[in-house]
Amino acid sequence: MMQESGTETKSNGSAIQNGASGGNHLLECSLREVRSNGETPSVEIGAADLAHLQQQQALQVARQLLLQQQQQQQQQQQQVSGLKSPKRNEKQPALQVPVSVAMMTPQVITPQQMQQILQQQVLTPQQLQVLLQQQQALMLQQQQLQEFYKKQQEQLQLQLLQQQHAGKQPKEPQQQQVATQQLAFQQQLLQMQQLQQQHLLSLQRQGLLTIQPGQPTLPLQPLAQGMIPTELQQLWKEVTGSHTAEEAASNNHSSLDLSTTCVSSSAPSKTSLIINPHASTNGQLSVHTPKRESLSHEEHSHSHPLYGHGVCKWPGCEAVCEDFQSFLKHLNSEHALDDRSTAQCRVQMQVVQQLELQLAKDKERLQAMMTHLHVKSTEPKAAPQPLNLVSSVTLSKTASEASPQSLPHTPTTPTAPITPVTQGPSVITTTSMHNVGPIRRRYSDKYNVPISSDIAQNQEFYKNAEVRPPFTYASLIRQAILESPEKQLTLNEIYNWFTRMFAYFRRNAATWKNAVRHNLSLHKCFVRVENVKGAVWTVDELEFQKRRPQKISGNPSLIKNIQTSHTYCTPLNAALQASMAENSIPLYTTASMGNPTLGNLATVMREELNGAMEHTNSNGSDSSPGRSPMQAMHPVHVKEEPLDPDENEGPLSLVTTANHSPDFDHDRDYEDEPVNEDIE
DNA sequence: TCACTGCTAAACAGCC
DNA sequence: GGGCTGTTTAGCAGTG
Repeated sequence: MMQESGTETKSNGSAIQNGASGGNHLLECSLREVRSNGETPSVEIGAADLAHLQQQQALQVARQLLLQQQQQQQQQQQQVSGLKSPKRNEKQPALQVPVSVAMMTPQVITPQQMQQILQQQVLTPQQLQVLLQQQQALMLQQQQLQEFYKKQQEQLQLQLLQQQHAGKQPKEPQQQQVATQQLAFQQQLLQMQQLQQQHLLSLQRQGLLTIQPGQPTLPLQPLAQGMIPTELQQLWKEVTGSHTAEEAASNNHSSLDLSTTCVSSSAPSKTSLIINPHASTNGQLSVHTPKRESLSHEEHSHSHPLYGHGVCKWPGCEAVCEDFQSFLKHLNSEHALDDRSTAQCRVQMQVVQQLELQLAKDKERLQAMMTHLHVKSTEPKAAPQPLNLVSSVTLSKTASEASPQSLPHTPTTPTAPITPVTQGPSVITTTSMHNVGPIRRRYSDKYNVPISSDIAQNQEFYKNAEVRPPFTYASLIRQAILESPEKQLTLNEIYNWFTRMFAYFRRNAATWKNAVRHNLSLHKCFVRVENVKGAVWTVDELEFQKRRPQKISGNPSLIKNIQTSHTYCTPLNAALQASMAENSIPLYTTASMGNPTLGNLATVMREELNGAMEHTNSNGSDSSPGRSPMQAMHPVHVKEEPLDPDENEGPLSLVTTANHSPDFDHDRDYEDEPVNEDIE
């Protein structure tokens, strides 16, 4: 068989030449070419002059072709050493399989499977070549059959039309003949299908092909038994449904539906050929009546998964369709059953599979996290952190609060969610985890989380739970100052704000007060102003903006990832990226873990992107939180007005500029440069 | 490995 | 003298 396939493939060149020079071919000639050359026939038959004899001849040729393949199949069976019982083929004609569905699932090796084969590296180049040749031959045969099927259907329709126009002539014999042809052709297609399945099965047996369980690209389950995946059938109906409906409407009688499995050849009345409501596969009707189709149009216009907001939602398409009818036309014209659509369908299947897998993994991960934290919260802390000088009891308490399953249950913390992941964009989530372990990073700086909004959201929680706020001392001090009416506070007022707002700071006063003082002195964004009442502290917003988070100083991969994710926002890409996020792509993992408001993934991503865009603006340009990443990416934007009033409120809010020095103001004592030193 | 950043601890000075 | 305020330094740890 391999040799035959090889010769067929090798002779393609001559076939192309013949096809190019042959001009118009009769169906018979084309099919003979198909048989001899394995080349897709260029069937160019005028619909008007199709003769019944030609159909018979064509059917015969196709039958011969399939018989030939059946012989190959038998040879292959011998090689596989009895994979199937030989009686199975005898039973196959009795099995009822919609031809349409059978044809939409070409049993060819997908690129993924081919990649698997390549990855296995168990094939010699010769084997690979033979395999490819076999595959090409199978694909060609499949295409030939599809072409032939289409032509045959057209011919049959035309014939019926002509017969009807010719008057009430006796149609019974002809219809019987047509039905017989239909049945024969259907059986041939079935054999073809099984041949290909066995081919793949043999490949699998030979170890040349690994098929993952549940892999939808290889429906090796016996299609011959009518177990067609519902999705595939639905897809096929979507692709072909309107077409058949239109034809049916135009002809005032339905076209011959070869997908009807109950071809009552014995008494093929007209209606039996047109509508067979009992012919169903997996309980789905396979025949579309015009009325039903029109109704389904109305229904689908609002719920068609491939149509929404006037746009075709086919992966990577997004073509604008004014109404549902135009969408259907577009669907039939642009996304008809061909290799491309089939491949896209398979890719989509892979994407869905991957997403499901990802979801399962994430669920498992979440469960493990919860379990781990819950267990850990009950464990005594081995080495208490210096900051968390609270007693072991407190540690245990706070840790248990940190657990999403057991967040503070004090009566005064109504906003604390128990299951933050599922409760949406509310309040505390993983921030409370910062109490556990030596967390030194504060996410306010890292992810530009608007501290005021976070505090406002989680105010009750912070007030009642001894959870360390996920912000730096500097951020908290600034917030305290900015919250004051006069945007200035004495040190004692700052202390009071800390203790008032955060239960955490009601303990360890010496430690954090020292830290507050240390930060006030250290950062030159805090300006000490002598007042009548004494010294008060204010915030130099510009300086504060300068001391923005760590600069990644141009992480090309991250930047590239971000830009790519924005440039190619096709659903497919998004889904793939989501799948790729499984492999700890920081866009999803770190952000989702670090953002205090975990429930809002969009916010997380925005913040993450904001942070990333800061890095794209080299030299530490303005990192105003809330700025759209696309804005940040825009090269024209050198200056940006901070969009987030939370982070830039008050009279000290300044227009920050690009090209800020990323220097952190540790060197307060080094210089007394003017405030706008960097603004050039 | 290195630089940067944030936190903690501590020492010190000045003032009330 | 004690407490508060403010400054400075050092060390550690996390992160890129």
